[in-house]
Amino acid sequence: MAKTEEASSSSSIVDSAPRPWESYHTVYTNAKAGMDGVDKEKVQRVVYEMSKGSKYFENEERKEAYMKQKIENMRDQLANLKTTDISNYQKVADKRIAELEATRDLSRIWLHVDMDAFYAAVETLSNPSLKGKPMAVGSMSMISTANYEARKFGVRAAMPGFIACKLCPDLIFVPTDFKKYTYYSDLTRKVYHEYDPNFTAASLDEAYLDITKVCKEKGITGGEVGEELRENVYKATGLTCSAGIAPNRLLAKVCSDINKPNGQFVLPNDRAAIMTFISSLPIRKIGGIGKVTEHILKDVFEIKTCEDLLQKSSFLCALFSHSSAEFFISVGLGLGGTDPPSVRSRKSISNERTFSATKNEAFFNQKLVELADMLSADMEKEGLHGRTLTLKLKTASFEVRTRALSLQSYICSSKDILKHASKLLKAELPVSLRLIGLRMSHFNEEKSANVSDPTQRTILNFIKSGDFNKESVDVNNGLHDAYNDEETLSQVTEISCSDYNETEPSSSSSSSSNHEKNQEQELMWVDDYKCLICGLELPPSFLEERQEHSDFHFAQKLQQEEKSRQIYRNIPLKHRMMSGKDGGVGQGKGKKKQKHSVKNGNHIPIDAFFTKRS
DNA sequence: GGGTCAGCTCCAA
DNA sequence: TTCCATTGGAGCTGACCC
Repeated sequence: MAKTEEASSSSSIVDSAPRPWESYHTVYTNAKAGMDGVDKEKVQRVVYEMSKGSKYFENEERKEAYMKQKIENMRDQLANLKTTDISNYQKVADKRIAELEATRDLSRIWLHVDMDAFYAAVETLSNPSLKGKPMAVGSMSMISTANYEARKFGVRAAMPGFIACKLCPDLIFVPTDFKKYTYYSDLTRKVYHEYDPNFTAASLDEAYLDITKVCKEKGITGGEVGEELRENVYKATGLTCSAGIAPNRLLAKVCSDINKPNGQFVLPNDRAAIMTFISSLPIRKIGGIGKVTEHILKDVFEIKTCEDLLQKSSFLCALFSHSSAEFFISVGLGLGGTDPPSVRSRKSISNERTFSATKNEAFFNQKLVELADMLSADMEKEGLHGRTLTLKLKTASFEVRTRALSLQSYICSSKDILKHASKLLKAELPVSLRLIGLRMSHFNEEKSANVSDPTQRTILNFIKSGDFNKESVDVNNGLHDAYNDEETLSQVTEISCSDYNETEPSSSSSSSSNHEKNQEQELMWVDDYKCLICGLELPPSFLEERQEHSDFHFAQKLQQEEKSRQIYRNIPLKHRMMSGKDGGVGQGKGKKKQKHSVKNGNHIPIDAFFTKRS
C-alpha cells in the first residue's frame, strides 16, 4: 500500500505512467483483516483493468482530479504561511493539546466487539458445505462481505461482484438474507446485555460495551471479560468474534481489528502505553479517517501516523476548521469517547433505489411512487412527520445531485411526499438517471411539536396574547382601510389558507394540528355561537363559514402586522408579500433561489469542505 | 455585520 | 454486461432578519 501511495504522488499523468493502476485508488485496495499476503499489485491491476473506461471510472477520475486540486490549494496555503503565522498557530495548537490532555479519562474500560465476517459466517453456519470455500455475500453488482478464504484473493466488502469474480474465478455468491443476520445479531446482543445493559450497537455485527462495572464486580481484568464474552457469544451462536479492550471507544475499535479473526487485543489504561500504541498507528486505522482524509493528510502534510498528527498540529490548526483540527489532535493524543454515548434520536429517514441508467420519465415517476410509498410506510411505522424532503439523484455518469425543500408543515403521507418529490424531480428533467432516492428530515420531536412554536402566528396565539381586544377596535374602525388594496387582501388571505392547508387532515398531519384548530374554535366562539373578536354570530353547524371567518381574522392579523412593519421599513407591502409567495411550495422562508450549480460545473470544489477559509 | 436557516456536497461507516 | 443502501454529520454559500 505504501508503495502505491508513493507511486501515486509521483505520477501526475495517469495514462503516461507505466503502471496506471497504481494511481487508481479504491476503498477496496486498502488493507483489511485477513488480507495479509494478498498480491496487492495484482488486485489493483485487476480492479483498474475491469474499471477502466466505464462511467464509474470516469467519475472516479473526476473526483480524483478535484482531490488533487484541493491538495494543491492546501499546499499553496501551507507554503504561504509566514513564520509568525506558524508560531501563532503553534501556540493555538499547544493550548488545545493541553486542554484536551486535561480531559483524559483513564478510569473506564471499553470493549469493542466485532463479529468475524459476519454475513459470510452466518451463511456458512446454515450451509456447512460452504466451509473452506471462497464465498461472498452479495451479487455481481456489489459484495456485502467475503469470507477469509475469498479475502486471500483480494475479494472484500464494497467490491463489485464482477471484479471479485475476476480475482477469484471459483468464488461462490450467496444472496443477502437480512432476516437471518438479524436473528443471529439478536443472539449476540443478548450476550452483550449481560455485560453492559446499556451497550451501543454500532451495526448488526458490532457493539461497544462499557465493562468497567462488570470488571469491578467480578474482580477480573478487561482481557478476561473479553475472553469470557467471546466464549459466550460462540456458545450462543456458533460464530466467532474479535474484541478490543481499551480506555475509550476509539481505541477499543482500533484494537478489535488487531487480532482478527477470533482474537482480542488489550490496551492498558496507561498514558505511556497509549502514546506508544498511537505513535506508529497509521491514520487510516482511525474511525472517521477515510480514503480522502488519509490522502490529504499524507499528500499535504506528510502525516502517516497518529503521532504525526500531534507533530503537525500547528499546520492542522492553520488549515482546518476548529472541529476538524480538534479531532485530529485528540486522535494524536489517543483520546476518544469515554462517556456513555447519549441516546441519539433519528435525524432523517430515507430510501433509494438503483436501476439501469434510463431517461424514461414514466419510469422515474413509477420509481418515485414506490419510494414515496416506502418512505411513508417507514415513517408511519416510527410515528414520524417531517418537513424537509430531499430528492437524491445519481446520473448515468455517477454524478450525485440532491435537491431539497422545506415545507411549512410536517408531512408523512405518500401522497404529500410524492407531490413535492415530483416537483423537485421535474426541475431536473430531462436527465438520464441510475438512482433515485428520497430522504425526509426535520422531524417534529414530539407529536405536539408542530404546534409548539410560541412565536408561530396562529389564531390561538393571537387570541391567547389578548391582542385581539386592542385590535378588534381596529377591525371595526379601520378594517376597510386596511383592505383597500384588493390584491393585497387576496394575497394575505391566500397565505393564511395555505398555512391551514399545510396542516389539514388530508395531509395526514398529526392529530395535534386538529386539536389546535379545535382549541382555536373553542376560544374564538363564545358560548359556541359568537365570535370573540368581532361579535359575529355563527352556529356550530356552519363549519365552513366558521373556518372562513377564522381565516379572515388570521389574515387580518397578518395584514396589520405587515402594515406596521411596512411603515417602519418604508418598503412596499405588495412587493414583500409577493416575494414571500414567489418561492412556490414550501420554501420555508420562501425566498431562496434554487441552485443548479452542478449542472454548470460550478459546484463548490471539494477543498471547500475541509480547508479553512480566510 | 452577525446570526440563522435552507440547500448542497462530500465523507465515513 | 455489471460499481449498493442507509444514516449522520461537517462545513460551505447565499439569502434573509434584526
